[in-house]
This record gives sequence, C-alpha cells and structure tokens, in this order.
Amino acid sequence: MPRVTMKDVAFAAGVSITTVSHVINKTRRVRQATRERVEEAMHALGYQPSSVARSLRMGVTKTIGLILPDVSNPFFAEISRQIEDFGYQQGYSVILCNSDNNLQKQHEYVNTLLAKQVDGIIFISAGESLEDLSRLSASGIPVVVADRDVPLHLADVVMLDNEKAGYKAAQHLISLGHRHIACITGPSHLSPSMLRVAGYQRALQQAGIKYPPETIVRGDFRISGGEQAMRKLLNLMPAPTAVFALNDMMALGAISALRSAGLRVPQDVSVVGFDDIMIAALVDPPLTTISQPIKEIAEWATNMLIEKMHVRDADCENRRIVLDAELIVRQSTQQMDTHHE
Amino acid sequence: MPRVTMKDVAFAAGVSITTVSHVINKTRRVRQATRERVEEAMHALGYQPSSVARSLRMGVTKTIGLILPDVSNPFFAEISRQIEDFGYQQGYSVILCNSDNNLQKQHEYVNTLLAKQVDGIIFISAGESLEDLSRLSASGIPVVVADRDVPLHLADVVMLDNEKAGYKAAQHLISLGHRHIACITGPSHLSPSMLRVAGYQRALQQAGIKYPPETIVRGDFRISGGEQAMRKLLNLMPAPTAVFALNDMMALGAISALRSAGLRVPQDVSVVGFDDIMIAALVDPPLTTISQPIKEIAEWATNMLIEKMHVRDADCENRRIVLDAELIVRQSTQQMDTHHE
DNA sequence: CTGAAAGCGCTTACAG
DNA sequence: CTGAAAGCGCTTACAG
Repeated sequence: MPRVTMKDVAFAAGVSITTVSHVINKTRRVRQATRERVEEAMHALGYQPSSVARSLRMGVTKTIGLILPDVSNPFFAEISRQIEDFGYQQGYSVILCNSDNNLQKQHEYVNTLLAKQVDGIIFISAGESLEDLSRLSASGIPVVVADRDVPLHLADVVMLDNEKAGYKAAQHLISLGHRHIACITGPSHLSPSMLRVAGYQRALQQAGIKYPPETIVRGDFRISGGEQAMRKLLNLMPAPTAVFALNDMMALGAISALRSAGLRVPQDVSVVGFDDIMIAALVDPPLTTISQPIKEIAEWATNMLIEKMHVRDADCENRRIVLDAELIVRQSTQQMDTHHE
Repeated sequence: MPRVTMKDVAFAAGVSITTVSHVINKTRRVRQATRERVEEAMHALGYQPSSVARSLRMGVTKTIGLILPDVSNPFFAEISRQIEDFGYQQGYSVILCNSDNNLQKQHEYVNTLLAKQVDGIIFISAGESLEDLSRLSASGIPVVVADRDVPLHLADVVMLDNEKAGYKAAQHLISLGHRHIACITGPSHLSPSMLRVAGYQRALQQAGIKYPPETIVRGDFRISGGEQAMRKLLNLMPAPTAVFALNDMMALGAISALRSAGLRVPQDVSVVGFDDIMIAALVDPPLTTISQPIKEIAEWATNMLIEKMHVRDADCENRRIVLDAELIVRQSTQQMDTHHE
C-alpha cells in the first residue's frame, strides 16, 4: 500500500495542501469547518506525517546521536537511559551507537550520523584521537563530550573531577591503615583514567607511601579484565592489602579473582570501585565505590546540546562542566588492623 | 555555513548532478578522468551525502526502531547491544525507545517511529494491549516481537519456551527437596510471566505439592520490587525455603531482603533467578538462574526483520521462533537436607 | 480565510 | 559516456 500523503488528505477534504499543512502545524488560522473536514480526512485515511520530508525541508531531524563504548556496560546503560529520557521529554529521538572504543567503528558512526543529519551528538569516551571530534566541530554540528576532557574549542564538555575522585578513593584506603594499595586502570591513556590514577598517586605521595610501578595494572573496564589484573597483582611481593579499580565492573572481577585465590573481601583485601552502578550495593560484599552523578551528567549533556542546537548561529562559547564524585562507603573495605587474624 | 550539496560538487567538478550521483553510488560507468574530478571536488568541499534526501527519494531510511521497557535493566541492555551490533553489520542504525511498559509512552514512540519512517521495528514486552501492534501491522511496516507471544498475523515472534523454563526452575528446587517454594512474578499478565508461572505450577502439581495463592507475589522486574515481594513472603507461615524470581534483578532484591532479615542464601533459603544477566555469576552467592539465549534472540529478531524488509511486497508468512532456556546451577540453591542446623 | 508554486537534496527513467 | 528534468512529501513566502 502506498503511503498516504498530504496531497491525498487535501484531495479528500477538498482543500489545498497548504491548508492541510497549516491545520497540522497550527501555523495559521483555518476556518473551523475547514479544519474539521481536514481532520476527518486525516483520520479516515490514517494519515501519518512524514518526518523525513519535513526534515529535508526544515533542515532539522529532531534526532540526536549517542556514541558510547558499550551499552551492555551498566554505567553506560544508565547514562543512555537518562539521556534518552531527557531527549524524549524535549521531543528528540536518539540513535544508539556502540563504538567499542574502536576508532574505525566510531569513524563510521560519525559518518552515518552526519549523513543522517542528526541535530547533535553526545560523545562518550571518544578514544584517544581527536580526529573525529575535529571533523564534527568543523562540520558545525553541535557536540557535547561527556566523561572525558577535550580542548574546549571542539565541544562542550561535562565531566567529573577525576583527579579528586581518585584521590578520595585512595585517601579512604589510606585512612583505613592500608599501605600496599594497588590500582587497576583502564586500557588507555584517556584522560579520565589518567586523572584518577594521578589522584590516587597524589594521595599515596602525600601519605609518604611508595608505589612501585607494578602496583598499577591495566584492565579493560570489563569484568574479565579485572579478574586478570587481580591475578597479576596477587603475584606481587608483598601482595597488596587494598585495590582501587577504576570502575565497578573491574572491581567485581577483582573480587571474583580474590575469592578464587581463597582470599576474603574485605578481611584480607579491601576493594574500592568506581561508578556506583546499580548493582554495586547488591553484590556481596556491597561495594565501596566512587559514585558518579549519572543523572546530572545526562541532564547537563542533553540540555547543553539542545540549547546549542537552538542558538546554533549565535555560535556561543563552549562550556566545561565539572561535577564532583562522592565516595560511598559500603562493606568491601575495612580497617587494616582487623587483618591480624 | 550552508550544507555542501551534490549541486556544489557538480559545479566544482564541471559535471552534472547525475554524474555526481553515479560516481557516489557506483551505479553506472563514469570515465575515469571524470570520476576523479568528482572525487576530488567532493573531498575538497568536504561533501557529506544527505541520507534525509536519499530516504525521501528512495522510501528507505536504513533505520530500525527498538522499543523496550528500559535499557538500564541489564537484560535489555545486553539485548539492545546485540541488536545494535547485528543491525550495524547490515548497515542499519537503531533508534532506542524506553517505554517503561507505559502504554501512553509506547504509543507516542510508535507514532514517532512511524513518522520517521523507520524500515522496521523490534518490539520487546509491548504491554498487554495489542493496539499499537495492530496499528503497526495495518501500516504495513515490518515488525518483530521479542520476548513475548502475540497473534501471528500481527508480527514475527521470537520467544522463549517460558512454560518449560518455569518448569525447569521449579523442578530444580523440588529435586533439591524443597516443598515450600514461593514465586515472585512480574507486574502484569504478560504472557512470558504467566507461562513461567504456569510451568512452575505444573512442576509443583506433578510433585504433589500444594501452592496456596499467597506464595505467588507480584514484583516489578526491578530490584526494589524483589525486595518488597520477599518481605511479604517472609511473613508467610510456614515461610518458603525456596524462591523462584521471574528475573535476576528481583532475585537480587530477594537475596538482599533475606540478608536484611538475617537469613542466609542458600543455607536458609534457596533462590533461583531468570535471565542470567552478566553479573549473575558474580554476585555472592553466584546466582542459580535460567539462562536466556540473548545473542540468539537478538540475531533472530534482527535477521527476521531485515529479511522481511527486503521481501516486503511478497508478504510472506510470519514466523514464530521458540528458543529453549537453560538452567544454570550456581550457588544460590542447595539441598534441603542441609537446612537442619 | 485560502491556494499555487518554489524548493529542500537526492535518484533515476529517458534521451542523446 | 553524460545530462536535463521529474518527483519523493513536506513548508512557507507570496498573492489574493
């Protein structure tokens, strides 16, 4: 069956296409009787306006692109849920793109989103290269980058004070009496990772604690990477009594590896995660972690983006929003003293 | 800056728009020299083709809509990840819609997707009403429904054998010696829920076990709902020694409630979940659960949809794919005997 | 209060 | 091997 168009409606109602358009969009007064005839015709024919035609004409698609590493990671799932929510409230659909932190894939997604003429893009964890971001910036499409810092001329940024957050995590472990504190990082040199590590190092330094390079091990932000990293750390002499994992998934992996090695959390080893994903409170032991203000991040990202789309021409200054993360103490960490059994 | 169009490229290369189109789409032979001039011009001008215009002309958007209750639920997060993957491989983008099982919201999403002229829709847990599905079916857009059964004239269906899965879960508990086996269901009368409960009941019946109506309590498929339901169940006399929760999130909630009540899992109460989300293996105790073949579900859904979009006219028969779920025994369930302390 | 017509950026039958 | 022109379904200045 061919699509029902405004032309069909106009014919059925005995009016012009112009009039149909105006009653649909309430964009000028139409005589009541005429309007009713048009509405009846639309209903009778099951008319559905075509956003595609509208987009072509108006240059606006009411769609935003969301590029993130992987929605199956709970942190990103929660973020994308919030972004979709805020977008929906303002009439925007979101196209989901899982980049897997793969530059090639990300590049293709950027092309697709540009071709589809999304009105804006929210970029999460864009990998180390700024190439795609530069292209986007050059193309003039509004972009906001979340969860990572980039040069401000390229995009708006909403991010965490990662250095401070890393400091808080390490400081917590130090205050519990730990001295051998390992760290499981992300896969790359991305700024959030680096800054969290920097904060961790600052705390140790301040406390006069040495950290041999082997106490910092790379993970991949996934459960399995946390397990592997923890196994490496267990070979260290002396073995760490506390671990700071840069996200909760790796913290869970670390706990799992510790258990397999016959160690208890927190009695033998304390573990701090990062993100405070929904299940962090529910695992056993409930995870001490750094809580990211997910809703706030999503809200800033969506609102800054939409705002930018509307004032497009008045090319306003980009902004950098820095939010604070909070230490949530649960039961995966404990006082060092109690280690003596 | 105004968009660079084929017209600009054609002008710059000194050829017609027709030719530009053909070199872009490789849709007819173009003299090498001409082709190169066009390619240079595209590159020099930073030309990006407009999918919007292309879609309007071709009647195809290369986009599919995904309607699901909530991506922040790990099960749906994993499903949507897989669907996005399979779609991407075949050149489709996906628009994400969180319905929250809210009919009103779902209705609006359906309208949006129809207006945006997505090429097809994957529907998950569509609520109890078939209204939206009927509208979609009438509009002629390809639809596949996942995770739920619907009349076959409305859509393709890919689903689990939920009755059998429920039976397996209950049978496992029975075989461990349990006799007081409670069940925490979903919020509604949706077929997957009902069938799982039916399977559970069949197992109990077969074993000659009575199940007073109070042993079946409603949850909401979320952690908090599992907690509340479990609290209700703890007031029962005699209290259940085993619980079957219709998804893992509620199982986690139940475990959390049991702990708060000073009970141990599985020593005092055994718990079986459903879905086998990624973290099910990592919580403590690792969750015994029914594993859904997520990847297979996503693959069938995506492939059936894309297939249907391509043979559109040859309105082929709809299909119903029924997959089997597997019982994964971990440590949240144990032999009843050991309950004597 | 209403309509005819141009144009958004493409694809493609038709013609040469 | 290449081009002029129609048309996809809308919106909107212009005219009456």
